[in-house]
Amino acid sequence: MCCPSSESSAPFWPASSQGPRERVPKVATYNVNSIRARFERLLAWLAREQPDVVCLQEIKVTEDEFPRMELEAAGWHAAIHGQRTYNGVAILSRNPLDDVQPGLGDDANDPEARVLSGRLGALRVVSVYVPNGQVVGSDKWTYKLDWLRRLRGYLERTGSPEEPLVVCGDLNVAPEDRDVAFPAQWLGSVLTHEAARAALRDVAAWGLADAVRRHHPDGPGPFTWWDYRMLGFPKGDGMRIDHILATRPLVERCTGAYVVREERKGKQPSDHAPVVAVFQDL
DNA sequence: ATGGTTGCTTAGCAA
Repeated sequence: MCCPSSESSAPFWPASSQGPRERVPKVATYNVNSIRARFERLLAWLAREQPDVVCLQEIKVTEDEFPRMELEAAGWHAAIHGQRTYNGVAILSRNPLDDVQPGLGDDANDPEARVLSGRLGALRVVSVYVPNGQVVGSDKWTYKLDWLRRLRGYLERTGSPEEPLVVCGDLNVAPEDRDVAFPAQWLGSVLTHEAARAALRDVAAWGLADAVRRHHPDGPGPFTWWDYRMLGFPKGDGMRIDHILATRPLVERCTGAYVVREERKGKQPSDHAPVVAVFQDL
């Protein structure tokens, strides 16, 4: 009937995207670890999974190197915040994104491409690649903790916990020990350190809830990342560091959330698996 | 106890 874009009261998903049956909009996040290395696998997974919107991290290309044409041929719109060699985030969507904004928009003048947001109807989508931190105590570690503080500031400035909003991505933090297959081995690492956990909790305290944990209340897992090194996947040495966080009114309508562990198997997998959440009545 | 992998870029870094 009407345009999906302008009104905050508009449905999350435009009528034109709705099939004969009621749509159950699907949001996904996937650290592809180079979109060039993962392109064929990504296309095949998108065709099977049929999400409505997909947040990508570690695309490792600038916008001009991004395979936009090939994705458009497969029916995807793409918003890109690219970077050569490292980092880089994108959002793929069946319908075009509005209000696309790269970066945290603070005055830090940060050269690293780690966040991109856009809007689909009333839903705001934020694709995030939190710094890894490398080694506790290093400059990169300080940057990680500071970046998480800046992310909290970004949400305060640009969003509202009352609106339907998702923060999706590789947050490089396993929030609790049950998010780690072998917590003793990872004690005090950059992914499990209490300071990183506290910084992520402070981001969530703005008004975000963990969609996947809601649907997997016990753990351990489900895990989303297994290190290439030390043969983490065959050893079952996984961690849950990729997340879909939703504002409270939105997470109430999350009817399912899962990790696509199959995507970590087979030929040339990313070290991460995709994470998916479905929402009702959007 | 140790080492092990992958991607980008080309020997070193990042994860």
